[in-house]
Amino acid sequence: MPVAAPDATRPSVLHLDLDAFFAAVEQRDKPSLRGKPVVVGGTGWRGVVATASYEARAYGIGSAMPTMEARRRCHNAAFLAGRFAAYRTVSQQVMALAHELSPLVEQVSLDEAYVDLTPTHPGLDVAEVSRVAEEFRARVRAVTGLTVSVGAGPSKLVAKIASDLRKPDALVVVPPAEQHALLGPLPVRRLPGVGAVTGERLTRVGIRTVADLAAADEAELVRMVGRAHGTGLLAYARAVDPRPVVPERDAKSVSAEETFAVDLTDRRELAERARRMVDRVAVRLAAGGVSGRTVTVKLRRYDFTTLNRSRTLAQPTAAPREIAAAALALLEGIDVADGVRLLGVGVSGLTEYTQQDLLAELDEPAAGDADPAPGAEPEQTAGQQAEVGGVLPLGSAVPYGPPAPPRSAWSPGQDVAHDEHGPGWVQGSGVGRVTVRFEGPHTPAGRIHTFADDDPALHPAPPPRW
DNA sequence: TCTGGGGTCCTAGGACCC
DNA sequence: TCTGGGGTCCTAGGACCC
Repeated sequence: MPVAAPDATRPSVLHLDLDAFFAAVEQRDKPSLRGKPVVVGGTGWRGVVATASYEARAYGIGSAMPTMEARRRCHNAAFLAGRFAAYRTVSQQVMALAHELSPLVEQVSLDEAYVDLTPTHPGLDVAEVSRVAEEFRARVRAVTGLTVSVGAGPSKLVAKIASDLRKPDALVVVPPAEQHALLGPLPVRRLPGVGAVTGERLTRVGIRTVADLAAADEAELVRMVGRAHGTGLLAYARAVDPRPVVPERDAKSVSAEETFAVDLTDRRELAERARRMVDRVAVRLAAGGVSGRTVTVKLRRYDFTTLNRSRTLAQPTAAPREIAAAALALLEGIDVADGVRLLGVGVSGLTEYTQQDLLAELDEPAAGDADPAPGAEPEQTAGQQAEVGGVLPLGSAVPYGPPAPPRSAWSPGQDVAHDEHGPGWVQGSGVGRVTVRFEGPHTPAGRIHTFADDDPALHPAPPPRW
């Protein structure tokens, strides 16, 4: 696939951004939530908001906000753990539609992509890009039932800013001649790469708008934020962005991490958690046909300070045993006495599988066989994990009593089916009960029933078809 | 307000080599 | 042996993005 800077003399780059994506899918599939505040994210004590519906945003709820704060701001919002299989399906539909526009599609996340129209629409003008983009938006709505905002401009930078300008459900086309007028008055924080820290540094020296930044002294900027960042930001501020739209980039690392419901101090418990994360990472390495040379352990303490310890092996590996050996050795060298909030394991320095890796794999037990319920739920969400961690006292399985009860299988928002009542979704669960609302994407708002949470007539179900 | 999980890229220092 | 300069690899930390 050719990789070249976009044609900067035309609005040839599109940025597609599904509006309030996770929350929008929930409202689409759950009629009773339409027009209501919906918050998708971690539902446990330490969860954060992934996406808030526009109704929830009216209460000041936004991405990355602690869920507990969101609950304070709006008690009667629906708080859902997320259904990533459903989101992935919708995402694939949208990306397939994007590929009908041009082969140059760069997917950024489940809900965002860039498209360079140059190959299929050379010499396009504002009228043509508007027509193409509106047609695309209509198709997305017809196929998925969702709205997508689109920005078009001479570069990724301008397309991205344009897509955000009049969200939701909007198209903004920026001709090259107008890009400076558009960028100049915006606060610097709107530029990609200017986060909280850089934004604060710039504000302190009087740089508030993109126009301020464009007029800044390069040497001073580099001194403040580093070589690459400084020169890059200055170029952005001057609307210079030659980044090509790159269809597929190879992953550089694979990792798994978990924030615990309660800080852990017990080394055996931490080692056990690390082993499970290694298994998840190994499964994904194998699925991707890659192995890696560097194993990293990430650890966040009770006070949020974060450590990384890494070890580079002589040969790349995808074998859970080898990854675990390295990870546990690294973990050994870290003081955990004060309490560990988060633990993670990652593998980087990835290369394609070699013949040796395949042979070595034959000597390995299958990834995950140390786990009593391996891969039961590969798509388990942060919310589910936090919920489970909060329900079961850690280490409760060890000292006494009968085997731990089955973990609460139900997470808020989850798709279920009841033998008698049909398809629905979990509205809430706890104290041995689960409340289900029986409705689907094409029914009226449904009725609620409460069951014992081990009711044999109630089953997990796949996402409903749109 | 007390902060997820999965990533990417950059910087800086030290080891090591020529 | 009292001492240069450049390149590459590794480790650790941090900013940022969705």
